[in-house]
Amino acid sequence: MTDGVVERTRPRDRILETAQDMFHKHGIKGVGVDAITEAAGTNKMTLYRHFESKDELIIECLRATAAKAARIWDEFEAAHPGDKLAQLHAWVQKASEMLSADCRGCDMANAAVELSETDHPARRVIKELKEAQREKLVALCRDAGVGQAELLADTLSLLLEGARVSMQSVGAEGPSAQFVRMAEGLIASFRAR
Amino acid sequence: MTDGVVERTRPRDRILETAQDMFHKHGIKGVGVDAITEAAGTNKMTLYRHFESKDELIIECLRATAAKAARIWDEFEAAHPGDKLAQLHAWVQKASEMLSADCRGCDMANAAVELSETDHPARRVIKELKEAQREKLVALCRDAGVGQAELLADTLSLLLEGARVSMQSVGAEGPSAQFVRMAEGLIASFRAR
DNA sequence: CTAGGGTGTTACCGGTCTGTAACTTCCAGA
DNA sequence: TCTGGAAGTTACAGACCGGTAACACCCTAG
Repeated sequence: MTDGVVERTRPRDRILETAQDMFHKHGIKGVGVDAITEAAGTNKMTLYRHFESKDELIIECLRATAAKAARIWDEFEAAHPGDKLAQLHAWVQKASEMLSADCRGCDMANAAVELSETDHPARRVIKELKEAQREKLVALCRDAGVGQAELLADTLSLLLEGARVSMQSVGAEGPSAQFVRMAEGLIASFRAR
Repeated sequence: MTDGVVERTRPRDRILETAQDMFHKHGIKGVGVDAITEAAGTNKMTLYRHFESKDELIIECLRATAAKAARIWDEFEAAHPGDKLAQLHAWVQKASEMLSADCRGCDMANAAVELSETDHPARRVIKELKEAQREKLVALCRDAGVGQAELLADTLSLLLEGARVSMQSVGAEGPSAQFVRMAEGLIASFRAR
C-alpha cells in the first residue's frame, strides 16, 4: 500500500533505503527497528541477519547517504568539465536547493547531535565522512584559483551547516534564506584578494 | 556524594538545573526523568508535581537556558558601555570561547534536531527564543554602524550555528577552529562598505 | 525432484520509558 | 503543640525498545 520500496529488491536493500529515509525524517532515536522493518515490508529477524545491530545499521545508512552526496560532485564535473569555478557556483546553488521548507538537515550532523556518547561507533565514521567532504571542498576552492582556499572552504562549510540547523529551529524564512547571497559574497570577496 | 546540586535549594530549582545540565550533555531523548530526579536528589513524584510532563520540563529548561544567554548580553553592555562595536567584538570573542573541546552545541538547536515532530510543543518556543536572539544581534550590528546589519547578523548567526554543530561531528580542530578569523573578517568587510 | 539457503512468523526476554496511585514522613507556621 | 502542605517512598501500569529462539515456508540451483 503505502510502502513503495517493497518491489522486487532484496530485503537488505529495502531495509537500508527505508532506514535512511526514516532516520532522516524522524531521527535515529525516534525510530525503532520494528518500524523500519514494517515499512520496508519485511521483519526484524531478516534485519538482524543482515546487520549485526542497530548501531551497525546506522553506520551503513550514514555511509550510503555520504555515497549519494558524493555522486552529486560527479554531476558538477559533468555539467562544467574542467571549469572548477563554475563547479563551485554549482555547489552553492545545489546547497541552497537543499534548504527547502521541510529540510531536516544533514544526516551526519544530526546523528552527531543525537548520539551524544563520545564512544559511539558511529562517531568516528561521521568524522571520517565529514573530513572527506571537507577535503573535497577545499580542493574545489583551490582548483578554482581562490587564495586561502582552506579558509573559504571552511567558511562555506560552516555557513551551510549553520543554515541547515537554523532551518530546523527557526524555519526557512530565517537567516538561512540569505545563504546564496552570503556564499556568493564570500567567493567574490576571496577572489578579489 | 556526586550530586552537587542537592544543597538547601528547592526541589523544583534543583530539578530544573539538573535537567538543563543533563539534557545538554546527553541529549533530551538520552535522559529519562528517573535519572534527572535521582541526580537532583529527589524523586519522580516531586518532579511531576512541579512539571505536568517531560515536555513541559524541556520547555522550562530551554527558557532557563535562553535567560542565562540573555544575561551575557548585559555583561557586554557593562564591559563596554555605549560602545556597540566593542560589544560586537566581545560577542565574537565570547562565541569562540563557547567552542571549547567538549562543546555540545546550542541546546535549542540540538532540541530542534532531536524533537523532529513538527507539532512538538517545544518547537514554537525554540523558534520564539531563537528569533529574539536574532533580533538582538541585528540591533547590535545596526547600532555598531554597520551597513546591511541584518545580513551581517544573519551571516554571523549561521557561522556560529555551523561552528557549534561542526564541533560535534568533526571536533574542535575542524572548520570551527577558524571561527574568530571568519567573523572578524566579515565584520571588517561589512564595515568597509 | 530434492536439498538448502534466504525469508517470514510468532513468541519471548530483559530492560527502559513516561506517568500515576497510595501512603508515609517531615517541617514550618499558627 | 497541633495542623496542613510539601516532599519522599514504594509499587505499579502500559507501552516501547533492541535483540534472540524456534520453526515453517518458498524458491531456486543442482
